[in-house]
Amino acid sequence: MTHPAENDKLTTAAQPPEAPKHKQAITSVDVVLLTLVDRRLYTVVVDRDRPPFEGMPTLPGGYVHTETDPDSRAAARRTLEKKTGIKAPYLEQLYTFSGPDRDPRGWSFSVAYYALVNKDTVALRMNAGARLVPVDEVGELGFDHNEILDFALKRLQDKSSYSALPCYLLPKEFTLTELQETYELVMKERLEKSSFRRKLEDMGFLEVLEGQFRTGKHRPAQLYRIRPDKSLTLFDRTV
Amino acid sequence: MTHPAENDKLTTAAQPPEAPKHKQAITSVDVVLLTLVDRRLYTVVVDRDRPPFEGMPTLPGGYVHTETDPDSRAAARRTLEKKTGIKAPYLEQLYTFSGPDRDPRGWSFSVAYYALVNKDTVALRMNAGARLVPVDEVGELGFDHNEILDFALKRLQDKSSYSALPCYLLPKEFTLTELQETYELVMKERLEKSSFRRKLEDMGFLEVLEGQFRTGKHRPAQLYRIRPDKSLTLFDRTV
DNA sequence: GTAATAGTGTCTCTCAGACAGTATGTC
DNA sequence: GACATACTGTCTGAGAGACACTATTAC
Repeated sequence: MTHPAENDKLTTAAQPPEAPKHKQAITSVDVVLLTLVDRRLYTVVVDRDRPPFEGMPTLPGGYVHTETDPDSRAAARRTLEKKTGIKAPYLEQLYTFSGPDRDPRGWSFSVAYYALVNKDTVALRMNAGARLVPVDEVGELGFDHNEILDFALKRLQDKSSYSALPCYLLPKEFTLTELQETYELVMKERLEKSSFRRKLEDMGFLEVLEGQFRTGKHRPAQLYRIRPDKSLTLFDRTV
Repeated sequence: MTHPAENDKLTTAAQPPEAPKHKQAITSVDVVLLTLVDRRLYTVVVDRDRPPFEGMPTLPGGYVHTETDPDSRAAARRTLEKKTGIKAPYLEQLYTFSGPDRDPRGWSFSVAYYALVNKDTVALRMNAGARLVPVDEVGELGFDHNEILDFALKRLQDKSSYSALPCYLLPKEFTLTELQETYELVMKERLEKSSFRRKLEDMGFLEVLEGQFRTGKHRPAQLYRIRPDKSLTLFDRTV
């Protein structure tokens, strides 16, 4: 919290009285937006138009607006919407990165969030400078944003094994094969078709879209969607 | 991160040039220290000796020292050592809490950590004002520290089901029954003796202390310790 | 001997993985 | 018909829970 320790003769710069003993840290939020296009994971990067790291791609991020943001999650949501137009993604706090060297302007905090959306959501209106890049082709990002991206990918990989998070990466309607491919991509692991389907059936968060099929040069595949009432975030079983 | 957004005309207060557009947030760290005494979970609280929340117990915490701390984890470690004398606990980032109201002095961030130690470690030298309290008797804490404490207990509960975190709460040498009781306490769930032992055996992070036993009015119990080379943080199986 | 706790053996049921087999579309 | 992909059924082995049984101490 935000209380001086007993032997810690310092105050905050935020409210008047005394001068702070310790230089204040910079505080900001960053967002790793992940989505799936053509069986590949993409993230959004923004080309910086000013120093530091001018001209380099970075994750979308920015300062907290202490006048208006109710918390850091709201700041992340606002930042993401400004860059990409996306309003209500799945958004979860990832980790807080900190230190004197990650931003050349000084000792800084970044509260990182990750967001999962489907490609229909992301296609709408991207701000100039923002663009989708496959996660395995992002190259060097400004600040410590490669580390943050890797952290998000690892978190998604781990959490997918006991949650339905990958569903957020798909459009509202999808086939079981598409869902399985998404899990395999995210978890970097092959899954067995029949047990995958059994488990999904048992968990019961999918709803058959009666009479709706994905067609092709083969047998049509049943379309499903998430049951609107179900939470996708925690299972007692492994997927 | 720590970069102005394109349309975000603002700078940081940390390094000179321009004036910040947004008031800076207060930044601090807080630590939930957990330990086990007589089959009960305890945490450390510190009575505040100044406003806000003067006289109320709070979690140990304080400002980041941007001149010396290499990151927020180091700040948490330093803070904890100052209050309790504990030097090298298991220490993991928990969550970052933020908002305009959690600290009456202004919009604030707190990067919360939780630490797990055994009672022998904690008994050494507690600072004046710091004391151990059973987690179910802490009462009202200053700031939003009850929420942070609950968050830590929940995290420990969740993570214990697939890790050996509860081992950090016990002394170096312990019996299997003691370990099982610790798991049950933390997970709030009864465990089956024989399968618990089977699983520990299979995971192989315990080492028999040959010829060493805990005695009492009954059959002596074999003492174990953690195999020094083993990581306790991630298992592929459930405990 | 009894009480108390430590530790083991065995049965059963569930479930995940393997894999083969069937179904239904396009061409 | 061949092919491609969707979907289902069955076998097997691993492991978790239940629970009874044995072991070793103090008294």
